[in-house]
Amino acid sequence: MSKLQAIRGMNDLLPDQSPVWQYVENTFKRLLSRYGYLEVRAPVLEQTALFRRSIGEATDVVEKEMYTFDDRNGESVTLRPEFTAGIVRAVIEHGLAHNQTQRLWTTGPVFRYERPQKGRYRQFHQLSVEIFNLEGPDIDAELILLSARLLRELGLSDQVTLELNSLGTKEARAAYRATLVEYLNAHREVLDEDSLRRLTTNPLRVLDSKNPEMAAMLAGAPRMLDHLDAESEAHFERLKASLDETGVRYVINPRLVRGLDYYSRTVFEWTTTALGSQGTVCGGGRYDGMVEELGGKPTPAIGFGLGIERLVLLLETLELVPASVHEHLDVYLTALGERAQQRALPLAERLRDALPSLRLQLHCGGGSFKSQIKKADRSGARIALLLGEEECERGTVGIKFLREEREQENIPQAALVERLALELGA
RNA sequence: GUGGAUGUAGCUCAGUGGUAGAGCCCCGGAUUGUGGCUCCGGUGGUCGUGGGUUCGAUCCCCAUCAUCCACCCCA
Repeated sequence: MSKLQAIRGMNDLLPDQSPVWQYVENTFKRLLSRYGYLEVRAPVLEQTALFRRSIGEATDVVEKEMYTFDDRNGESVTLRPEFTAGIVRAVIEHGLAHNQTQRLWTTGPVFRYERPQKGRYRQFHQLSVEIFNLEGPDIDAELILLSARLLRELGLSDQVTLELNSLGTKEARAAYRATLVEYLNAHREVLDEDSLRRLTTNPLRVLDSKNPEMAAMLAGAPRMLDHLDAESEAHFERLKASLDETGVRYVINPRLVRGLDYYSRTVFEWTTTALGSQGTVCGGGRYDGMVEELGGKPTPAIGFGLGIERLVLLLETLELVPASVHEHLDVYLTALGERAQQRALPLAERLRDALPSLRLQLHCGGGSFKSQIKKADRSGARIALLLGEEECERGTVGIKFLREEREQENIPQAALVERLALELGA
């Protein structure tokens, strides 16, 4: 009988970590609001067919990484391996993109059955941003600028690089695909097993291979960027110009094809070298064909997914988490003796009524005065309020500054609200 | 799915074929109502799990599970 423990690759978020997550989540929520994006939430579980059709049968995600099982009614369901498909489904189902544009975001857990390692988990969390019914390069630029600002606000600008590519339209890609297959077929003897399989299923992915024995051959392969249709080319040029004008640096990576089949035209990734082999922090692109593919009207769309675990890992590795995120208390109220313990609870409530932003913890469980003050210190609070027999007698309360060289004072309880407001700048 | 490393106290780790130790944390005391530094004491362990070898296994062997890292892939 094995011990009860978390499922492999699925982690608990404990109190020492949650402040960092809140910091990250608050940062991006504030930012998205500033750009006028709205939140949507879709279920964790969807029909399996949704992901098979949108992500693509030949992708790694669909082939071997999905948490798929039969619901009680026999229908095949899948825990979302990414957000886009579910959001698209919701947008179609509720007609959100019917003659209107949408700028949306969502966040939560996603699931992929992979071997866990640093920065890679079976349950992980993403921020996903999705935009519908805007086809021009202006929105591509806005989306990338938004991601750039988010990384900048977290202090990561110097730690990440923006990689950019264009995959052209579906038609241009089909033509290029034929050219590429012809080239790859001519070099069959160099292809490894995986690439041979992809030659028929998804030849563009062959370009992504890191097999050094294929590097020379791939370097000579025809490039998608040289086979773009005129419109995609103009789109890409305009996007690059916008990024240049706004001072966002990028590198063109003609090999960037991304692992999900639905992308067209613009694709991009923010990568880092600080996280070992899991270098992608954020990735996205245009998926103009997906809405139609899933039964909606033709609707241009673009979006990105950002990995929160990797972002947090990066911030911690680089020591970029502001110390203030861990300060969760202003005041620790001690209570020594039976009478003080009885009075402390209503006092704490009165303070919380009067000072809504006050973060106050009441000491519970008794113990010596010494141990209570020790706990006040360990709690991280700036101020300890001391309530004992003497204070109860006189209607006062002791106010002790735990982080500064200041005399301890004893003030009337009636003056406490005003005093705390002053001290804490509330 | 493949390869390598590692599983001993809440945490970080020593250790030995004869049923276990340190530091940190936590609790108490030195200081009958005052934290941080110091000193003293204390709580806490099926030595991942199952099997095998042995008089005897935490140690040796096998299996299994988990964690970490890498391949692969991506967030």
